[in-house]
Amino acid sequence: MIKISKLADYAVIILTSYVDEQGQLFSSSQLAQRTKLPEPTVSKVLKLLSQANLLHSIRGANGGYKLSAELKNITVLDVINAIDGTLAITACVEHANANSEQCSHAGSCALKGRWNIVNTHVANALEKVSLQDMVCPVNEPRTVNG
Amino acid sequence: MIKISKLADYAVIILTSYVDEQGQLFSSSQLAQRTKLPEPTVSKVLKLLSQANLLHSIRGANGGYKLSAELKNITVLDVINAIDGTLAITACVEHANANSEQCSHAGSCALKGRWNIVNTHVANALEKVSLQDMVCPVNEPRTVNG
DNA sequence: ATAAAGGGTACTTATTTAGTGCTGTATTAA
DNA sequence: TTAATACAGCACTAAATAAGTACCCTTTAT
Repeated sequence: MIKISKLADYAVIILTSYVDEQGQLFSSSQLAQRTKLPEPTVSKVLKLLSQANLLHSIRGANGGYKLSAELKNITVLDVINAIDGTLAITACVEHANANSEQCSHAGSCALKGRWNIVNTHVANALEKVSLQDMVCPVNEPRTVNG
Repeated sequence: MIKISKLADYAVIILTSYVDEQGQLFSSSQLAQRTKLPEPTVSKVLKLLSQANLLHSIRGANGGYKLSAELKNITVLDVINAIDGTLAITACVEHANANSEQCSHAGSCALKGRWNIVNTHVANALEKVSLQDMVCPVNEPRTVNG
């Protein structure tokens, strides 16, 4: 199956935990408590998120992390990119970006670069879902395809 | 990164190798030769594809596999489902299907079931791309978002 | 100065995926 | 009816990836 890493899942949980206090500052241990996730893992995720500028970090005593943007302006694609790096489907696509060397079946491979179509479709799909969408309460349902 | 398994990639290579001889019968060793992929692996992929009814298998001497449908009517989603099972994103979604037990953060998890939105979006995206789309020649370019 | 809190790196462990091999079953042809 | 061919299914091994952990460094408020 296609799957998103656990860390990306954690990232969404952590980011959406800000939902009622967007703009507020929380330390990694606070976030670990609030999300009930193990602290070292939370810490790792927070680092990745701040590197990707989804969170703004403040160092030193009384430091912590706060959202760089509102949840409605952060997409699932942003989170996945932050945690797992650029969205890439199959080795061919990865290599196509990294270097121009073709895969071992280059000659016979009619697919060269074709996965990029799929890649783009998936990225577009992920870009349509914001974190706010993922946290919206059950009494405010949301159409899946709209 | 989100990625599709190598086997799914192989499956696409194998299926698209029929492009100019759709409806024809090939044995697994023929397909291995044509695609230049290792035979045991091809064999494994073929079994999965015929279980999913994307290929029709004929047993016995002079047997082999032939396409159950035209390439334009087989989607990337079909292939991924055949090889990797149902598209599932994160453990929450998987468990949500298998049993009704909630994830360990159930109480605090505002995301319960929300990944399904993402799932559906991705599935829709993958359903829009047919194998014929993936094999079309470079001199017949194709818009990515159309 | 010291304590609190983030930053970075490297390592270990666990999980998943890929690859291989063996045995069974169906079909055809001699 | 027997031998050869080819798919079916299962189980095992090995390799790759991801997750989790630990350690030490840097920054900043008190």
